[in-house]
Amino acid sequence: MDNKTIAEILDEIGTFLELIGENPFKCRAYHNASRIVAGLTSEVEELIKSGEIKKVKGIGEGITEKLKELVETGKLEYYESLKNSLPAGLLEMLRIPGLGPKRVKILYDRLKIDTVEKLKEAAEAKKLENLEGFGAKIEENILKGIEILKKHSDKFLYPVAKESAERIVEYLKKNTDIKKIEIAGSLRRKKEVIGDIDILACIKKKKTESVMDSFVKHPDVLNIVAHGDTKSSVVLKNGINCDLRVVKEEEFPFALAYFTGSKEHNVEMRSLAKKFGLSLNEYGFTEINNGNKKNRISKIKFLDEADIYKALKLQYIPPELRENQGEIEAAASGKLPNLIEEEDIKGTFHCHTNYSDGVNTIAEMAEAARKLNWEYIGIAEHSKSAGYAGGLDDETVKQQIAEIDNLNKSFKNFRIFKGIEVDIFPDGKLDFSDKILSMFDFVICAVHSKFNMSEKDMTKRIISGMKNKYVTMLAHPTGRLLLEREPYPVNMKEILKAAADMGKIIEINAHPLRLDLDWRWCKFAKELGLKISINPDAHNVKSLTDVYYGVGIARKGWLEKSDVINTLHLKDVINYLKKN
DNA sequence: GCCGTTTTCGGCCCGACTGTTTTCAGTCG
Repeated sequence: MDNKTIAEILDEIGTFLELIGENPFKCRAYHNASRIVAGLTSEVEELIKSGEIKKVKGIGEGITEKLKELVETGKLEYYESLKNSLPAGLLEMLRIPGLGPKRVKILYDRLKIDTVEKLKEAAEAKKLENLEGFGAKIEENILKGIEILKKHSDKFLYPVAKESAERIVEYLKKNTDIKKIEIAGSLRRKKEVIGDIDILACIKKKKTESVMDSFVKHPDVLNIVAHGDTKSSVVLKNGINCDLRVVKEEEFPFALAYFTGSKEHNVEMRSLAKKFGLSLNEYGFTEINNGNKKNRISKIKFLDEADIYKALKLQYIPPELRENQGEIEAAASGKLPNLIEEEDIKGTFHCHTNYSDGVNTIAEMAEAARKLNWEYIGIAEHSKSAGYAGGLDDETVKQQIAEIDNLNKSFKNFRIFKGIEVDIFPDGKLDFSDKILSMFDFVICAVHSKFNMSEKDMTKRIISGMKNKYVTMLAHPTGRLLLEREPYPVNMKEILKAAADMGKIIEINAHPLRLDLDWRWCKFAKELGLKISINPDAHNVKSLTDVYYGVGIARKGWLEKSDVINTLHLKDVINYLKKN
């Protein structure tokens, strides 16, 4: 059983326990364990066999027993009996904003409501108003919530959220009462998908009314959820929740850190602060004496977030790293990576043109790359079996190669690299003969069909594909489409190890739907000494800049300039490709 | 259920907002 499934089961147990009113700390223990398992780079099964599981913080004796049962029998009695004792519809009801475990339990116990449909009927018939703790307003909000839930999924692609957030920030900046304003939350941490938008501001005067009013009146606002002095919350027309918080200027760095998260990073920061005798919240540090909170610390001026980290004897931790993946320990010992920057990118691979399913010509793509001050662009069309995507046959390949050779004659200090995105067939063979593959400057291999293989077979397929001596790199290693298609099952650890052994490059596909390799694997890849290529998988000139989404993911994965192949200057890339 | 350089028992991050209350519970992040 894979870690993802185990994590889902643990998370559900936590939720079930909430629904039956168990001790909240016990519930939290399961939710915590779920997150921990999801973040492991080794399989739970291996950790149990080796006894290493004992060393994992947050998983104690009780949960270890449950994990053992799960991996040994594939089932967990405790989970099954909880699941059987509660209707499945309760979980979906929990997704409605404003409905938590307590209210769902009341609805179930008192009115036998166990699906969203029944809830909708009951709310429309005004049957909820008389329940303890419920009223007309909550009833109305539940109906609104059901509407929104139906219309939109609760996660959004990074660029969608980013564009919405930036539009609101630009608009609020016109309000002259605002002194500082910044986007916080998972957007600032550059997560691959975004739940909601957090915006933080401080203002010049005391009254926040004018700022809060203009926020909730923004033309993108569909529904106002909360409208207070320091916090307002709205649902935008595209379904994204957006919060605006207003704090005092001296509180701004603390609030920015707090609302940037992640939650897990903040919890760690707070415990660390405690060791310094300080209590940390979104407004500042408070000294703790004998368990009692004393004065807010104001002796030191905290001008920005870096000052907060400094006070806890930490290096400044960039937002992308704040995922509680060891960044605090690294910052304490001065070992944070020097993260790759957007301007380190000197070119890219994996772009399509109108030879296959792209929009623009080779010349247009090259011109667009030059405008970005890049020194090279790699063209890599689909291979012949990818009929759906205009895959190239042997003859067209030769034609394209000739055209690129010709174009290259006209450049000084710029180069178009000849490449191909060759399909890896289910048996591990590639879609072109070695003779054709030998004609390219670089070869990308990738899976584009038959996704429903077993993990073992898919892993084998990909590794045998990479084994071909002409293959330079592996593209989108899991084939996932965020919010649309699950990744195909692969043993990523084995794939990365194999790639490292063979000296192959792994792609971070920077298309916002993919962002694959996932950032959670980058650190491990780096430890293996793997090189990463950040590729836009661009099908038109505009999407070349998707590369910068990939840089965000690389930063989340602790990558430095030297880990990424397309930070090399033209001359060095030519040498690298020749050598490999 | 987890954890421990004060603890093997007794804590577990904490504040804002809403709605239902008349001092607080539930939810959220």
